[in-house]
Amino acid sequence: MKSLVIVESPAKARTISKILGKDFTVKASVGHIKDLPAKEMGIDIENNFTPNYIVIPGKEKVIKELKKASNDAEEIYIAPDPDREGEAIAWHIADEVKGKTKKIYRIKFNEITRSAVLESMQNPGEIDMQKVDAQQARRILDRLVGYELSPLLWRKVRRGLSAGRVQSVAVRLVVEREREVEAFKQEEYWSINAEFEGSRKPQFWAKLFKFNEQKVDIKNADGANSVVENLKNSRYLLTKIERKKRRRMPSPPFITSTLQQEASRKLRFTAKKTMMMAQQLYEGIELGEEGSVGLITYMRTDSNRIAAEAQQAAREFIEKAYGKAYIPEKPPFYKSKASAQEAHEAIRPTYLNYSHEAIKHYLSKDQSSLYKLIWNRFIASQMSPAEIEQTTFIIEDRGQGLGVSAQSPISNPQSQYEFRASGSVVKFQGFMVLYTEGTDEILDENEALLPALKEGETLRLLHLEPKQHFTQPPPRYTEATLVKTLEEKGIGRPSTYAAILSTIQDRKYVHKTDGKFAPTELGIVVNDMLVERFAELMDIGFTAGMEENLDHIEDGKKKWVKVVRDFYGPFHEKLRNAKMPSLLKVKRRLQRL
DNA sequence: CAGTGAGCGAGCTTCCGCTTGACTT
Repeated sequence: MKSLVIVESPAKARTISKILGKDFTVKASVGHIKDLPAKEMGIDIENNFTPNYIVIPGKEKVIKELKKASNDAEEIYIAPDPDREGEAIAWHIADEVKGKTKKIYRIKFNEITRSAVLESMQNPGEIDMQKVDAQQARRILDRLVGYELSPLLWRKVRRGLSAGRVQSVAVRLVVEREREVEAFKQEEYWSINAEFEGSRKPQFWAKLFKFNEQKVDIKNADGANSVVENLKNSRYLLTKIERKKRRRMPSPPFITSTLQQEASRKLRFTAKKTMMMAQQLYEGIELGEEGSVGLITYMRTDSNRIAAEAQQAAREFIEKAYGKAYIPEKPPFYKSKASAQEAHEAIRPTYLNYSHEAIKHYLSKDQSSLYKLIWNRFIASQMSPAEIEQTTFIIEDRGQGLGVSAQSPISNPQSQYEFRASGSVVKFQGFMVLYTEGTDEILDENEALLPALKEGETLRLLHLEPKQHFTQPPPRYTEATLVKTLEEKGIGRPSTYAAILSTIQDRKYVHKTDGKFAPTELGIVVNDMLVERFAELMDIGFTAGMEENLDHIEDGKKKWVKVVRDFYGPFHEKLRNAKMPSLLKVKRRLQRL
């Protein structure tokens, strides 16, 4: 008789089946199998918030198969992902599958490698009810808040609208950024660049940095012109050369949020497209005679962890391809953020023998470019830091030179103006041979190649170039920056970032022009309505507070019913007493769209 | 008598998070 192992994902089931061999049947639950009913609240609020879980429509077949396989099995191992949601899935599966006598084991795979899977099988445990309860509190609170607020919007604004802990905070971010943009007052300022020549070529540009020990602050053309007049006939001295060695560290391997950001910046993919391409690479690509191969690890993750085997393989690859200098003595360790649930590894290529060059004919153009991005980022993350020498010239004026003879140019020590020029030379490329992270901001253009001069040299002024600038408003969110912000604030999970972007657009709360998000009139009206009455609910702090309480449930310090009651009570009270703006008023405002 | 319209009731919309196909455009 075989043993049964149940995991969440069918792709994972195939991999684990290969590892465990023919004594084991491996089945997948394909995510959650039970949930609250979609058509009603499904929570008995009066009766300790008792949830009414039902089989998710369409999942009957899966459950039937799991039951049948359980009856045929000698031992049952339930192995959903080792995180909060996974524990709840395990609990629901156990409830469906438990027989009279058979013992059910909970096992956790932290990574899907041969050694890790076999080791986990040797250490079976129990379902962690505290973790399950934390998930229940999360689920029930999200349902209560979402399903009580949304009908309010149907009545007051428009049918089909919705509000919730995650989407409404996302909309609020966009609305508030727009207000900052509107409130922004553009200010004029000027910069002055100068071209100098020393005892050796090349000539170089430097930027006016200080005036009388103060940072340069020129407001208008008149100011700029008068400074230029002063500078024109001065003598200049290279008073100091600063040399700094800097190490630049590679970025950690991808997690979902950073993959979506980089694919947006470098490949112009939407979050949705990125996830679709990644899913295809994960599930497997036909590679001619090799058959179907899963090319990357799981793409919905918030962990930077890398399997020891993969790390070792990367080091061997790097040494062979680039040489010993390119591997650091100790493999780097990248810390995950505190709230990460560490259910999966970081996103990396599964097999380093499939380079993107080697298999590019089997991939679509988009699959190929995403695979290359993941490949390079992972390999680079295991390489040595780059070494960069940064040189800064500090240049000071020595007055007008009137009455100072050419033989003693340094006789006037009174300096008013200080210029700076900086240039960097890459001494050792390290990981930068392969990969550098994209950026949302405009890079400093003031990086130049500097000549080999000596401290104390006099310099000849060749050109002066005053330039007009204007201060810029804070940038509107793009998909990349909004996902980044959501992730940093702990709003939403890897499996939902792309969906959140779709939801707030589908509801017409925000729209995208030129790849940038701005709120619609509807979005502003709904946001203000919600924020006015439920400020704390529409705030990042709400999720943070909830998260902290979920931790306490997992620690056994709090009961889940108490947590739900403490959050729900004040909210519901407020909802009951909320004097919402009259229907007429809201409608009139919306007519002006 | 037929046609019109006021008034009423029923049914619909919704959350977040986990996973893939099975559908349609």
